Amino acid sequence: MGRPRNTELDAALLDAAEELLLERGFSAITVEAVATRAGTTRPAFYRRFDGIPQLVLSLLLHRFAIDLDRVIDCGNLPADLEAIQRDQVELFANPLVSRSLAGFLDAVQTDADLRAVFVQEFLAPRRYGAGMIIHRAVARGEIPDNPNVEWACDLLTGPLLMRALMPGLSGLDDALIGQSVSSTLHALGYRSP
Amino acid sequence: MGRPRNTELDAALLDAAEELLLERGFSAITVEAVATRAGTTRPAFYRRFDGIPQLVLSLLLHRFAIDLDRVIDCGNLPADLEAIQRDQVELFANPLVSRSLAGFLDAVQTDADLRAVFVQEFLAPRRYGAGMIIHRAVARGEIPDNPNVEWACDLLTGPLLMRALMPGLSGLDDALIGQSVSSTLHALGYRSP
Amino acid sequence: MGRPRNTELDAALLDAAEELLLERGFSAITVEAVATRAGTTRPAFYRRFDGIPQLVLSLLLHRFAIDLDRVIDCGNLPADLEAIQRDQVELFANPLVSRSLAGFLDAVQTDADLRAVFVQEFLAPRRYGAGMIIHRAVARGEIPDNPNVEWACDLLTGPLLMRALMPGLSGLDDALIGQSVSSTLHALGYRSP
Amino acid sequence: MGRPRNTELDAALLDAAEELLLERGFSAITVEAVATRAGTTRPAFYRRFDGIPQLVLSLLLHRFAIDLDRVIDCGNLPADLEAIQRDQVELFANPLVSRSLAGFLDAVQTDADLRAVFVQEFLAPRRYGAGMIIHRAVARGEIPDNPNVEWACDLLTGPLLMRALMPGLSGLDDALIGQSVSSTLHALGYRSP
DNA sequence: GTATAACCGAGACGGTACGTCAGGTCTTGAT
DNA sequence: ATCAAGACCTGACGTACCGTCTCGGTTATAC
Repeated sequence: MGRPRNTELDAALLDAAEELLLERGFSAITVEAVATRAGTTRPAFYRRFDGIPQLVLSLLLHRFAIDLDRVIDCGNLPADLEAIQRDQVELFANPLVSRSLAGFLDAVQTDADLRAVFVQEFLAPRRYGAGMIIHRAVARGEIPDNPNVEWACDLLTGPLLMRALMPGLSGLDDALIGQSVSSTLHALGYRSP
Repeated sequence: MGRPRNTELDAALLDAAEELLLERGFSAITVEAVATRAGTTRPAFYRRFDGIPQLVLSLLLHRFAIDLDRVIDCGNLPADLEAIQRDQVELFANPLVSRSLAGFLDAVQTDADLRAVFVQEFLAPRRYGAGMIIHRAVARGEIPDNPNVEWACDLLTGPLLMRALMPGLSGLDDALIGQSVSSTLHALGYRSP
Repeated sequence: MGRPRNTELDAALLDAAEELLLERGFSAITVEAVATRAGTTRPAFYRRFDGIPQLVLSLLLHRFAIDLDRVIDCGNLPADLEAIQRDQVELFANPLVSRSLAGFLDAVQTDADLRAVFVQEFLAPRRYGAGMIIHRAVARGEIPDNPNVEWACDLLTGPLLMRALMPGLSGLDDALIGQSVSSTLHALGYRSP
Repeated sequence: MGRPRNTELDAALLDAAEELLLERGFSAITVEAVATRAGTTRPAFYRRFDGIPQLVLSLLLHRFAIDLDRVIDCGNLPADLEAIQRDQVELFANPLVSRSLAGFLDAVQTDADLRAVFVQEFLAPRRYGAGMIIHRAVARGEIPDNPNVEWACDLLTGPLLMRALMPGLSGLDDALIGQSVSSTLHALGYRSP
């Protein structure tokens, strides 16, 4: 019951957060600035979000929604992994992600509730997708039984994360796709047919 | 001229920062809290450091000083990489690092001066060490010419960074050493003798 | 033509206001608290009252209703004045009045509409009563012509008001009745028979 | 020790409070408005005052400082009382007082600390002065022993308080001086020589 | 042997932003 | 037309820290 939420405000706050994130980076965002740019006030912000980290998570979930129905399946492991990595490079190369990631992960380490939502809504679906692909490859006989899925994920994502966060490195380019897929295939025991 | 700095205060500030970092995490540290715990005042802090990120960098440089003279050289590439990774796992597993890394990297993205010092004093020496090892392996004929050093570093460090920052994963254990060394050797074209 | 007002809510709001007034004083009352304690909501409050001062005035008018028909008339001036003062001491000694008076008078200074209602509904009838008594005394020949009614009222009410509002004084006790009556009689030129 | 207070800010805050008090009345003053008009910010305000009531008390104490050395002594009771009442009429007629009094007294009822300071710094000296005058009159033989000082003060101040606070009355004029002095003299048992 | 310059603690400065409370209003679905 | 519920936007609250400055008072080196 009660007066319904003004959904335009939700969108305005997310948009404002996106702009400020791109302009100034995570640590420089303030609730005040987000609310002002969205044309509203702090109380309206706090009615919707618990704080900046939760707002950023919301933003990430909206901008990088995952479609669990439209799961990748190219028919063979190399093509599947390449598709995953193409998505991941795009994700980490997106300024929205690269500007917010470090600060957001810092918040995640401190706030257990935030961490739980992040894992469940953002990370788990992506890991589930990768796990599916690998298990399908096992089923097809492309790779041996008992694949180390977690290590495969580390190999796929770790290097991209590094390029996104560590200063003084080359950026994220498509060369990383082939390299990481190749390393991952080897780690999973894939032998080219 | 003038009264010399009280060097005990430098140490006291670093110790205070370390304690607070471990207790509350990067984003919760304040200059006020550090100065108070060190038994001094904010002006004394600002005489020594430009801000919290610079303090944390100082702390990391003190606690994880690198000895460029005592460079790793076990005589063969697998042993050298294993030595590097043993060090790296120890580094990322250290709570001081895992609690401060994300927040610190966020600050690094924003502050160009901080970034320059971090790259020069912390990252470059470590990358230099890895580069040396790989080039020695080329000279020994263990691996082909023109090794992709940056990609090798990505493979060595990326997965560890991921375990340190991303929530919901297994921690950093010694199993990662063998896995990452193996992947890196393969990526460098190493063939076991 | 519409659902009728729930008259129990009117009473519930007045009761809630009385309780809060006695517990916390005028300046600490909020519309929110009154509505909540009355078991209703702010909109219901605002349908009935323009604000806290109007609510308090309503409360005073209800609790200290004046019966213009049952006018004091003891037959002689001293007895009439004593009757008036007995009522007035009771009024000012009532915690409901002493807790709300200062804050309410402050609101009255600011809000002209409120002032008009307060004067007309609360003050005027009481002054009218006092005026009646004095003019009857003139008619009886107890005091000279052209009595200064306003000054008499000041003498009757001023000291009680002072005891009610100023801190650090003795409270309102019955000794004030005799003293104020005596002073007023003298001011009106009364000579004991 | 420490950086000394900027005394101009103290004065600016008091001036701002005075202006706003005269323009809008006690209940409409906010810390925000006072600080803004004084050209500073809320934290600077709270470094000096505990709140609006304390600020107003400070203002009253500054604007109506009492000089205990320059005590009234005209040599006879009627002249002394007249001098007191001349001061008091001036006090209550001052818009600063009449606009702030009701709201301030409301705050005084709620806040025990404020009340203590108000009584000690503002009321007590004035009452002490009145007491002195009356006791001197006893010593001179102008009035009987054991004068009821409190009742005399009620008679002197009560009517003025009433004119200042109650709406719909004549203002404070000099006629009140003679009337109140006359009533007080009578109450004290003074017989004209 | 005494300036002088940089430090020390303390605590103020002018500020930004915090997260909250309450204001008075409006909208909804139901009575 | 009223009800409760609960949203809306506004404005102010009192607080925490920010980064800086001004003190009165130590130290030491450099004159």
